[in-house]
Amino acid sequence: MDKYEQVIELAKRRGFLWNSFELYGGTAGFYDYGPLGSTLKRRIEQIWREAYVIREGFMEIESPTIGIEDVFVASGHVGGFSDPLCECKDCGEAFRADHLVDKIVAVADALSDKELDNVITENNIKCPECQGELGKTYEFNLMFRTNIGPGNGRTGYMRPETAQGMFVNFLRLARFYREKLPFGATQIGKSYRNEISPRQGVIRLREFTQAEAEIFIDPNDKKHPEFSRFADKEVSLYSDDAQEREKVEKMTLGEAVENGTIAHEFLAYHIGLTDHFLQRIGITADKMRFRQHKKDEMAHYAIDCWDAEIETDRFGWVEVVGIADRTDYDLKAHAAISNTELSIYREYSEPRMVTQFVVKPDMGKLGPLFKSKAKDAANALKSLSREELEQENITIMVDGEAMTVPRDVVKFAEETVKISGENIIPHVIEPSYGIDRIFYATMEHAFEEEMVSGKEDSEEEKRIVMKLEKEVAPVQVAILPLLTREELIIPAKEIEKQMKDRGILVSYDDSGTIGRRYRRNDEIGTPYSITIDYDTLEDNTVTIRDRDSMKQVRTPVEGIADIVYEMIYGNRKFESAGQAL
RNA sequence: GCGCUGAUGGUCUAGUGGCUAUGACUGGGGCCUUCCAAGCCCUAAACCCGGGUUCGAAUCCCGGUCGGCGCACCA
Repeated sequence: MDKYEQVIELAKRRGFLWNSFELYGGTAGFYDYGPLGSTLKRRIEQIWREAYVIREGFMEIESPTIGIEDVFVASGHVGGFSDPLCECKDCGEAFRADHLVDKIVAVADALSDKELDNVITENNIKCPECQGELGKTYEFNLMFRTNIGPGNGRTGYMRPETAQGMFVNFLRLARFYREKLPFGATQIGKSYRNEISPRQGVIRLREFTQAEAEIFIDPNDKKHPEFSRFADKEVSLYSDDAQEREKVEKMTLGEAVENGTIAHEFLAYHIGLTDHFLQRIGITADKMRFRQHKKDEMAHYAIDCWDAEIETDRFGWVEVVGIADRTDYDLKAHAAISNTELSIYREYSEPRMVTQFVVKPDMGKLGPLFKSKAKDAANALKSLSREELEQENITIMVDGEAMTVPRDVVKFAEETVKISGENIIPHVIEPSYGIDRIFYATMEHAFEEEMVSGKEDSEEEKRIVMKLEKEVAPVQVAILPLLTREELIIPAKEIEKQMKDRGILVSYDDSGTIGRRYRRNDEIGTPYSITIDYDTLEDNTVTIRDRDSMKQVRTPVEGIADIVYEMIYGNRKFESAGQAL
């Protein structure tokens, strides 16, 4: 059994991850999060919220998981994401049908599937691999398509990323943030891609959870006001160049910006934030790196893109976060399709006086002369130069006809005007997290097997322990009466209530021996176990056991929920929680 | 989607054309038990689905589903 198998086996058995629809045989690409899995996932998402929503101030929004066609036409998902595929009937190899004929037809990518089939048949094109016969061309689009409303309702698609929900709300968001760059919005939610053959458990799903931030920044100022927070942070960078040499480089983010490895401060800041986040939820620092997209793999609209990658036992380096500078591509695309200007007015630090040549047609005179064509005439006049306007009789083209107008229908002058700002289209910095992959990596990195000696004279035995960060552990404390006896159960239940009142997720367990219960909790990563014994009845103290060290301290019951809370969320060390045993 | 390969209680697993389908762990109930998977008793729980061959299929054949690996795909 490799580590992946061990982790998945435990995840299934203990209620972290289940194959969806198992009752009916299951379907590839879908997973259920069980009771502990949902809780762990939510805790990871909550820390993400803390980092992005609370700390960065990028408020969370929620948009539909179904989108209308226009949105994905603009985003490029309808056209660009639908490739004509064609398979060999003999060897089964799949090819891009348009690529097969692009030497024969100039506009191969503009042909319909039928036309492609015709070209293939007419030119007797065979499988490039085995010379076998080719099947019919079909469109393969990775979006799930659906209908909105009954009958021939509007076409809709399950969103392939949450990002578009933020882009289409750009103007509303800009207003919400009082038109000041930079601002950002975030969204945590499900996205859908109809993968051809999903594999690798939760690494490639058809329905998955993304946490994305779209940060709108000034295209002329990609510095970050708080860059000092991460400037000295050392990260593992696998840049385009470094990939050529196959050598990951460690450097501080400050250096990386300085020497041009990372395009600019804003991107570097977010690489720092991602590094910080992943380690906080328990990803091992030396199993992490940032890999830069190579020039040829980068999406055409991005100018720099870094993936956070995590090393896993079976799958090697897995991409879990993409941090891209998407420039103004998305806003421009939506502006074009929606016919709406998606820009923001930016005031200059001080107004600029600009001298310009201004033409003012006299509409009172042009009206009677040109009637309904007066507006065209005015526009024609505006496009003339000073020299042309200074002629005694001015010649203009109106509706394809040359006309002559007297000089007094138009006034013109050099004017100095005050310009206090301009409309700019912000650039977008996008950190995009794949939560399910991060979830798996968190479990794998927390998973440990160790040999421990149990009772005296007994042999060493294997202990499986999930060393989850205390903050993400689904069950936070276990309440264990040492023996299944009424007099111990009563105070145990009271402590359980104290914990619940403090908002701590507690698991009460009185079945089986104490050792068995400790191990059960080790396996699900419960950081602390509280045991109630006969001394409790004497002096109202209990023991707290630390998951990782298996050490115990003795602590008064009074106020114990606060102590546990401080150990999980605060800085309190286990050793300070009571008297060491 | 193609090729190879596999599928037996919750988990891991034995097994074979023919008895009531093996075992361990786990779970539940109980006895016992004063801190790390102890012991004893009881108990629950499985042959992936559909067809075919056969007197008889969990076993053989075909198809499907799911998993793994390789190829392709991963905007």
